[in-house]
Amino acid sequence: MVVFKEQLKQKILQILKELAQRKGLDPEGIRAEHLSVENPPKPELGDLAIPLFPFAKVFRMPPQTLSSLVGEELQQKDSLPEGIDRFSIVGPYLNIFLNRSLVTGLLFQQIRTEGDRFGSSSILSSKRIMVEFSSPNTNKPLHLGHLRNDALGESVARILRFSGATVRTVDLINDRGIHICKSMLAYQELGHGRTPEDEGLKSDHFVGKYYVLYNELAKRDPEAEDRARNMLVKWEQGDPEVRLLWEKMNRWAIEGIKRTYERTGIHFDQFYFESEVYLKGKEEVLKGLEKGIFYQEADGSIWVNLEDIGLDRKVLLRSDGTSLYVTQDIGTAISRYKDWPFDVMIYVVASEQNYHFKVLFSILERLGYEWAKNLYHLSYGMVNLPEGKMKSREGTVVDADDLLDELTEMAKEEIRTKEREGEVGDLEGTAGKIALGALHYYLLQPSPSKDIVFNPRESLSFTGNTGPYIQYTGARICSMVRKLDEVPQVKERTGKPSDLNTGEEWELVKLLFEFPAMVEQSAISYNPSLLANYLYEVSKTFSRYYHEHPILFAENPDVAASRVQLSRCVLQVLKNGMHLLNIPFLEVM
RNA sequence: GCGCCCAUAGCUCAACUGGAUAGAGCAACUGCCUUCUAAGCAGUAGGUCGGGGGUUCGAGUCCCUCUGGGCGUACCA
Repeated sequence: MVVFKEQLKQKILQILKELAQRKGLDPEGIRAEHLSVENPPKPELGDLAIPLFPFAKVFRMPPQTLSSLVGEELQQKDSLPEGIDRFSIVGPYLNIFLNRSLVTGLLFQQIRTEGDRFGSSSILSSKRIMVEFSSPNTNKPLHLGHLRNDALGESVARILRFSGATVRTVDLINDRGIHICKSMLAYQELGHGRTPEDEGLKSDHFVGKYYVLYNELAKRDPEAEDRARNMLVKWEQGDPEVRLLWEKMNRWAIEGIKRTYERTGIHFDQFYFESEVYLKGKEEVLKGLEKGIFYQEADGSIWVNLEDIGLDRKVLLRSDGTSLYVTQDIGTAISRYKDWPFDVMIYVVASEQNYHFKVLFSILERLGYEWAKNLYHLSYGMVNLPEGKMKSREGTVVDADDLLDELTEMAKEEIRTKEREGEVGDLEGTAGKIALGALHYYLLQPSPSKDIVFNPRESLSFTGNTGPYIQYTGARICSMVRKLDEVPQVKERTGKPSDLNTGEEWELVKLLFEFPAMVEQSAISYNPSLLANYLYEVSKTFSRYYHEHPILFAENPDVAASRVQLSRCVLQVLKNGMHLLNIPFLEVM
């Protein structure tokens, strides 16, 4: 479809320039960027639309006169360019009707040859892109906020890879700091050496339990905070006992978190640990001080002044010489570039840190790193509850595993209600995939920048504009394809594009042909929501068609075979798109 | 105070990045399962795109301003 649009654009541009020349106007006044090829709002209007408003002024004539003029030129000597059947002039719009069988044939062929690669491209083939996401703390299990982060990061990585980029996904595990010591302290004082197995808890939940216990403890014992702080000091000094405890609890936390990743289909190429990199930025800051990029206050603290670019002054090293969050991020960015030189580095981090990343990127640029301008903060909105923000201390967080369990249970119930346990076979596995589909679609469908409100009652739905609806569309097509054996006269035929004559079929063909452009747009804007909404549109369009027209049992076996072929195209696009959104594909549900 | 983000149907979200009559889902009401899976399809109802200015052939989309909300603005991470 992109090809047609581009060809048409060139053709119209040429016509406009010739027209201008003939009228003694300067053809340079016709600018390519003013010319757009759009999709008309109603299919009856045409397949492609060219608004001619922008050129009315240059030609000093009403746009509708201009559009008829361009139309006449397009049709010179009774022959329209290849692929274009006819055109119509509706006011200022020049609407183009494409040759349906030609376009349909092209789609069939392209999907058949490309299969799982349909929609992929090489637009980013020269790029090495690092994507950092998730970044969990090791004092508690993952929650709904992480799930949005993970869904975005994983999906963006897949989309970029599909667009030809060499992608490396990395996870920076925050395994150090006062919050970690808090759960350690509670365990030391209240744990009695128990293990997750003793309590029958998933290991990260076990650790999280002690973080909650710490907060209860701190309420009745004001000195708990001091003891936690003391533990952090000991940790930094390398106290063997504290380190042992730290290692044990981190192992539990990380093992549990990794199990959740596995469950949600999240993959990382490399893990970084804050405990190993948190000292790295210090010497960079000292170097910057020497070069005069930073300055030192009387108390010894080191600062950067970013007021000239509308930001504030920022401390980079404390007066006692220890480093801060930014310091560490400066260090890790530099060492990552050394590890794996990238063209683009994407940080998937919530919007609350917008300012932090502005500061970080400016500092790196100031330090003279060329690649700093290729750092990108993929910021996304918060996940709130109807009653407000999630707060781990107040126990209002939605736990990731619990949420998935609940969704899985609901999906199982749904399968049982529909009495489809027999067909489905693996009840647990299928329900789990439906749960993931529902979750990932729910999290990826809104634009990343928007805050979302998670209302458990309303959000956990499998009907309407949801992941399972898309999965269901795919499963129904699969089921239909399986039934091909029952109609051998259809099975042995191959479809012909010219057999597809309904408006719904043509709508589908055009929509499916937009898929590669959708992927490309999602890739360059790092925005999976475009794809999510597109897949819904495809499912919706197919469901309507499927309901209106018999496919396997169409009156004519040739028509039936062609419809099957079209359905297979829909299936392929759904499959490819779902993979990019990390929504499991289901043959049966 | 200052900075960034957000505001579209009762609720949750779209709108091809400035184009034709602003679309879906949920919730409500009404039809459709002896017919390729009813997790579906069709219909009814629901809108001064937060208010006001401006830019232009044309604005939900860009600019200004006001209002309301979120997040920042730490020698926390």
